[in-house]
Amino acid sequence: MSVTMDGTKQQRRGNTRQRIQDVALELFAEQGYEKTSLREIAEHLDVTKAALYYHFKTKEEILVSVFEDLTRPIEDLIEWGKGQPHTLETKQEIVRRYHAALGAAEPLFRFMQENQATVRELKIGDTFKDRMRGLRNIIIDPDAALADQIRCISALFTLHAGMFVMQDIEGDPRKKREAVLEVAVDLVTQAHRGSHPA
Amino acid sequence: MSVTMDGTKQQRRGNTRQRIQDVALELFAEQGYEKTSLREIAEHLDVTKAALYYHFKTKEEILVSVFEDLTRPIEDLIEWGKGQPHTLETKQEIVRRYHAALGAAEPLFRFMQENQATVRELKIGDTFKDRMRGLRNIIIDPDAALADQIRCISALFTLHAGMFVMQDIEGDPRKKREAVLEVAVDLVTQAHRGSHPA
Amino acid sequence: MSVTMDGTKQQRRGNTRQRIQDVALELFAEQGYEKTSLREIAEHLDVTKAALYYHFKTKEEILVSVFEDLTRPIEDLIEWGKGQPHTLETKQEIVRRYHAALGAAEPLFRFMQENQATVRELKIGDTFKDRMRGLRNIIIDPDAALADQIRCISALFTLHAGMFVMQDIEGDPRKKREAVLEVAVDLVTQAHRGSHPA
Amino acid sequence: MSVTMDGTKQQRRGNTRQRIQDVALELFAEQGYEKTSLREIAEHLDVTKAALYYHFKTKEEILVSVFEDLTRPIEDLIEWGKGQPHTLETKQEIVRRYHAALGAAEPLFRFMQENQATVRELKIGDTFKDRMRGLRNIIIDPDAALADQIRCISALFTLHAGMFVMQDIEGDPRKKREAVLEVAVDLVTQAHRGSHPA
DNA sequence: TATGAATGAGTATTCATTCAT
DNA sequence: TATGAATGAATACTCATTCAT
Repeated sequence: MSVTMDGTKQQRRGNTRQRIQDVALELFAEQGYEKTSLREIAEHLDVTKAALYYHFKTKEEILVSVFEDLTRPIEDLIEWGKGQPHTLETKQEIVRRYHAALGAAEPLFRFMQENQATVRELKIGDTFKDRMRGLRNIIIDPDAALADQIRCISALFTLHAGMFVMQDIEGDPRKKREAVLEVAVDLVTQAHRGSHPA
Repeated sequence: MSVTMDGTKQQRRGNTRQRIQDVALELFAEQGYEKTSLREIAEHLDVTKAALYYHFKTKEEILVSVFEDLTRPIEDLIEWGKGQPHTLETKQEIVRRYHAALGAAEPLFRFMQENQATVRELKIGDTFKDRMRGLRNIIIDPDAALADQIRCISALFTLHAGMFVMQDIEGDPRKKREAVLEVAVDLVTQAHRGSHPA
Repeated sequence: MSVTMDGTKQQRRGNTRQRIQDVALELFAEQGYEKTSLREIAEHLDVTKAALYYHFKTKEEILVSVFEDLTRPIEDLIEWGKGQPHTLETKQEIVRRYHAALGAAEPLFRFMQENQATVRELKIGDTFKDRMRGLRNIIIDPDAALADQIRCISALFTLHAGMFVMQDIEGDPRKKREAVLEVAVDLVTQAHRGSHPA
Repeated sequence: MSVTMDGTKQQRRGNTRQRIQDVALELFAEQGYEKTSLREIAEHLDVTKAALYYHFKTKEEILVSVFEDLTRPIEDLIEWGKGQPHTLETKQEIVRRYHAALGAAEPLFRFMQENQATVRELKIGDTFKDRMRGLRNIIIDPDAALADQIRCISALFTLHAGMFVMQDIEGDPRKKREAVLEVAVDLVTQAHRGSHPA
């Protein structure tokens, strides 16, 4: 069925694991985690369900592996941020780098955003929550006014949601991305200024 | 099992439909739509699954009915907004009223937020999208700078997320709610000022 | 819903039982016995399922009552036939009268024909089988050649099937009915002549 | 439970699909399609319901597969008949061959006969209707008298019904089968002679 | 003469997972 | 590196029937 004369099957050798991850993420993001069955993933890849189990122990582990692979840059970013002084520049830089990192893992974050209820019950739920907390601790001043704290959270949410919610708005995608970043930086800046009056 | 001497069963009569809605929303919000089975809902109410089907034709219809009952105020709000001039005052008022309306239907909106992938495939998905579009059309100026448009969307998101994400932040709930509103109003105001310079 | 100013509801009083039978037969004949639910029957009549149970003890009893009402003429016919001499004239007359009787209860016999597997397990199954045996005993000569016996059964089948299978054949319905009768009479006549050579 | 020392389970390997078809047809013919549940089929085979779904996508597909496997000879017969001249000899030969083909698929045709209401709503309903129309077109002369057209249909019906209805008649089964064929051939012959007078 | 509310037993179907080969 | 065959547990949904009112 999937065997072709030119060795298509050969090309596939050795990267099945990667292909499973790709297809799984695509389907998870498109339909949600629960509504995507292993049968569906297998069919898309033209392999049997059992083949998936050769590469991953469970359905959840497929998601975990995708998550870990795609969010390593963000983990690094947070690690870096923890070592920096809590200056406005640091905060702005964090927002900028986070924005860049999100761009590279868009489908995963779209998935995380749209399947929060599910994710919460999965292993990656805690991991993700921890990371978000880490991010917040860097850009939020615990002594700041409530409104300023919320501005920071809003900035994070804007970055997350920016990627897909803004689809409805017309305009050049690149410009939209820039605008999203601008608003997020602005929010963090306002928050910082609010608690560090010149 | 559920029969008590004092007539607990009697009290239940006539409000089973309402009780189903209540329990369903509670469980949907807590565990997600797919992970909540009708068996579970029935057990919580101490009735059989078939009883649910006496009151609702499908699982989805339970959700639809809850959605309709709880979002009527918001529908009204949007209708009201459509008739108002697009002034700053209107926009601010919309945000204030929307904030209030959300408070009254918190679990439902938490559910909507956390089950977007699921909701998208359900009937209420379209309805909800339409409403959000309606809201946006009122507070967003189509000629405004991209960043200002995004500020408005951010305001809406802040209101939505505000309710549950802020749980991690310490502080008096009422004050937090006020702060969330303040930030949202602020965002809309900035957006308006950006495109309507005095 | 079904209440009209002119008293439609009033008119219905007292003949609900009959109306249930009518609708039930119609649906049974159209969709089969198992695929027709009491809910469906009730909805067609704009009453509740429970109302059906006021008039009939079970689903099967609805069918039984229809069967008994509609096949009484056939019962009488068989009773009459049993008392007649087994002459050719008697046999031809039986075929003619049976043909007429079938015409008056077409939907029921269509139902019986198309739901034999179901009917066999129902009370009316035995009754019906007995009647058919009775009919056969009148027109079949037990000493006749096998082929002649089969001709008689074929005659009966032709009468039964004639009513609906012939739909595919073009022609005036009345003429088709006559032709069906002609073939049946012919078969019985041939059978009789085979075993009673002049 | 079904594991025996002598490897009964081993023998079953590889032919489960066939065994499902066999048991399904047996039960469908015995009890009807709707009254036969997949649970029942599975129990007869000592496998789980899910095993059935490994081999067939739906309940209906089980029936379809049985139908296709068992009626292929009839399809071929009709194809053959279409290429023949519409002579008396052809018609008689068709009847003879059809009679033989029916004998080989008796339970299926018993099922089709006794579950017409159900079959009508299934995919095989249309297929079957088409085939019967094909058969009719070969043996029926469209210009013939109505009675002669009906004789042909009666012949077909006699062949169908012959197999099981004749059970009530005593006599050697083989002789009965021959007699059925004789009557059918006779009917077709009479019909042909009626419209092609020597 | 009906209805509102409910039940218990059932149905077809789907899913993640397992394991011998 | 995979597959073929199967399982156990679950799911949404339907049905005939009951009974107090």
